[in-house]
Amino acid sequence: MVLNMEKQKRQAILGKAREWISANGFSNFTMSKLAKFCGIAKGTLYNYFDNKEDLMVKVVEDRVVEIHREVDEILGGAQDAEEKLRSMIRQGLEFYRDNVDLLIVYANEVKIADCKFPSSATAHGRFLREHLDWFVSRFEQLLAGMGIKRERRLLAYLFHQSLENVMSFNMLFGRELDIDRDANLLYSFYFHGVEAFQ
Amino acid sequence: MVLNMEKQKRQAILGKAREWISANGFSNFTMSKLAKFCGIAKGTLYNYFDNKEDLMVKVVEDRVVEIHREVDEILGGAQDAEEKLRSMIRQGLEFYRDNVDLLIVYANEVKIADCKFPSSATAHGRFLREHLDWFVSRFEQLLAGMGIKRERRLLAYLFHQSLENVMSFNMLFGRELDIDRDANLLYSFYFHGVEAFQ
Amino acid sequence: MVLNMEKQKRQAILGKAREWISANGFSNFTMSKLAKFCGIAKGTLYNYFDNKEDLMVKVVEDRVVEIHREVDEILGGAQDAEEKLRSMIRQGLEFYRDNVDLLIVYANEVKIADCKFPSSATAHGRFLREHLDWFVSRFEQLLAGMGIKRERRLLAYLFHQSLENVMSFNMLFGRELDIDRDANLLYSFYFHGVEAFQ
Amino acid sequence: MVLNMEKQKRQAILGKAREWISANGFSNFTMSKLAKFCGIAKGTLYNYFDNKEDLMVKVVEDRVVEIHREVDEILGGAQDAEEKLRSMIRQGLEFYRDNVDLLIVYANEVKIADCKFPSSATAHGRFLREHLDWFVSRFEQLLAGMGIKRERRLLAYLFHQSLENVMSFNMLFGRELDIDRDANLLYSFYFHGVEAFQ
DNA sequence: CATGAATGAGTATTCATTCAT
DNA sequence: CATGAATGAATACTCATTCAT
Repeated sequence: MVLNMEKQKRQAILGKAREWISANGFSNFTMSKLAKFCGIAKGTLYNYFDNKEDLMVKVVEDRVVEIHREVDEILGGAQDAEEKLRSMIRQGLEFYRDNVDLLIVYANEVKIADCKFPSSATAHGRFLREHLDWFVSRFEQLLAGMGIKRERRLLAYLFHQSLENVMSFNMLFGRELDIDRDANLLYSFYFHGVEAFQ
Repeated sequence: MVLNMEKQKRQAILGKAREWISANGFSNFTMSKLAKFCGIAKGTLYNYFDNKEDLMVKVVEDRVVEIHREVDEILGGAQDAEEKLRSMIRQGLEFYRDNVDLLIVYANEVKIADCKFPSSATAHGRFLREHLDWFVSRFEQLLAGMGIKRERRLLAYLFHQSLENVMSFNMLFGRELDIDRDANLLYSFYFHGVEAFQ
Repeated sequence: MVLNMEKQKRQAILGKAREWISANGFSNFTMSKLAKFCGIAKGTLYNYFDNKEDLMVKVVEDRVVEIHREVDEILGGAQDAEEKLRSMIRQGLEFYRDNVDLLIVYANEVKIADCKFPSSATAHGRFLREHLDWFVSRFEQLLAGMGIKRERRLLAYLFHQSLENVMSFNMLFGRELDIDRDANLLYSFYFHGVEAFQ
Repeated sequence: MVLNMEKQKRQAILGKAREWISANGFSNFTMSKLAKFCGIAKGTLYNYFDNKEDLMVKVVEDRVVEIHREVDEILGGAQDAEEKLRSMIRQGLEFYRDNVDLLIVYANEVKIADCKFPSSATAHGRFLREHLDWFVSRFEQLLAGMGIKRERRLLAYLFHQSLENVMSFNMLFGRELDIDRDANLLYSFYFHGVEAFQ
């Protein structure tokens, strides 16, 4: 049970970290501030995490584990391909809505290091890379199921980015997220292109 | 000609800065490292730029000025709307090709500050924001000319991001950029959606 | 007792700071030099003081708190006005004797900022200002009690400065401080003017 | 005449330096700012002055030469001793009025270095020291002429400081300088002490 | 003589990490 | 295991001074 306790404490710290980062952003995040926010000593953090980078990766890790589970659920379900696509859009938007601060900030911050360095040595980079590969390969199958013949990998990536782009559009241009409306919009755009908006 | 010399040196420093950032990313960029990389003293940098932020903005500024000019040229030309769309895709891809490292990295880094803090006080934030507003409003007109009735602003933003997404896809997945092929792909995707790939 | 240890260390640093400043002056005082002089790391200073200004204010703060207490004791006592004046002179000279280097230097340095910029935003300036106002208003009452009818504020200020002037005279002209003699001298000068020396 | 030209240029630079310092204070004074303010190159300053300290001493030097001349005129005149004292007070207040920013600031800044280090190695220190010695010894003679028997040196120094103290009182407490009134006040205070204000 | 670009040591401050308790 | 004081390398920026032109 000691291990279990340890795991619980780790999770508690991660929860606090998410809370802090969502409220204050990644850039100002320091180990001291986190320790104080958790009400524990700085040194204690290092009993649960190797270093800051390790902690920061784990901050998003289980969120992504969660999304992976949900994606698998959708893709493994009984819906037809288009229904699955619609479901994934909804699920993606809901996911971003629930983790919006954390994930947008994170996604961008990681990309700094990693777009530039696909073979990046940072833990961030490796982590994002794994997630992307996982997501893209799953989504390629869906596209195959929809009869898409060409460029499935690129299209899968563009799908992944589209979700984020809608979210960042809303933030940048002060538009409220409306899951129903935006899911429909995104479906139309992604499936039929802009000509659907004529 | 003294002024000219000064301008040349400023440009030389900016060139070195671009080189360094392309190779190492924005996040680790420091004035000391740049000075060493340029083979000059730290203080010298401050003879040419007010401060780090000033330098970093100028690193992208003239690149963006260039793209603005080219966009205006296309949009003000005699082509019909679809031709203009195609031209903008080509121009965008070419632009990214020529400045790929710098601009993808930059776009992402700025988004960290600015998605999270849309009213960011950083020069970076203000600069990207201006560019985005400029681009989106121009592109909205083009979409209007193409008979797009709804959500033109969102669609304009998605276009802007699509170019970047194609580039980052190529980088992340080790695919070579082929302007002809990718311009056609992007046109199909953007105009007709994924169903064009069936 | 941990808090006590912290307080002790803070006091130890302040003591070292006073020692350094007394030996080398305020103008050349830097955090690096102090750290080296204390035999600790630069960062450690910042565990005990918010910043340089904070430290520099605290360097004099408790000394001045001490003098305020003593002044209140004298003024609130049972002596008649002239006796109180004599006591304050003695107390002032003793105080300067015990803190001579630090306080003379400090008083002058602050005046630079504050004569020139009376509404100075520096913590130094605010601190000296408060002290001056406090002292002058207290001393005005004493002068009133002595039957002084005009220009009490100016005379109070001149008293405050006289103490410092005697000390700096001794330092500049290599004269030994003799509390009895100098207190009498100052009393005669302040109360009767130079004609008392005829 | 070359030497003359050189002297003129030196004087012109000193005038500009005084102008700048009076307006902006000593603390922010830099060689670059002065050069720009003079409309000449930084390096040129070093053709006329050995270094910054040299320049800063010369900034006050001829002002003090002037006051020395005036003091000699008064002391060498036909007035009786008390009249001479009155004249010196007026002359001192007028002098401070005309050079108030420069001299108060300077006097204080120098004292930082020099109260602390009577044997200071700085040019500032040496210069102030010389001036003080000069003034005090002259004024001692005046006091002797007034029949002052004891402590003439100290009293001379206190006189010197009194002038400055009245000026700084006016600045700190927002009181307007009134030469007639303040000269009388200072005479009363210095000659008869505070009891004259009963 | 005049220039002003270049220098580099120096400033205050931050923060991930360590380690003795 | 928990602590948190201590560390010191790193950061952006300044400025008196030099020297090649």
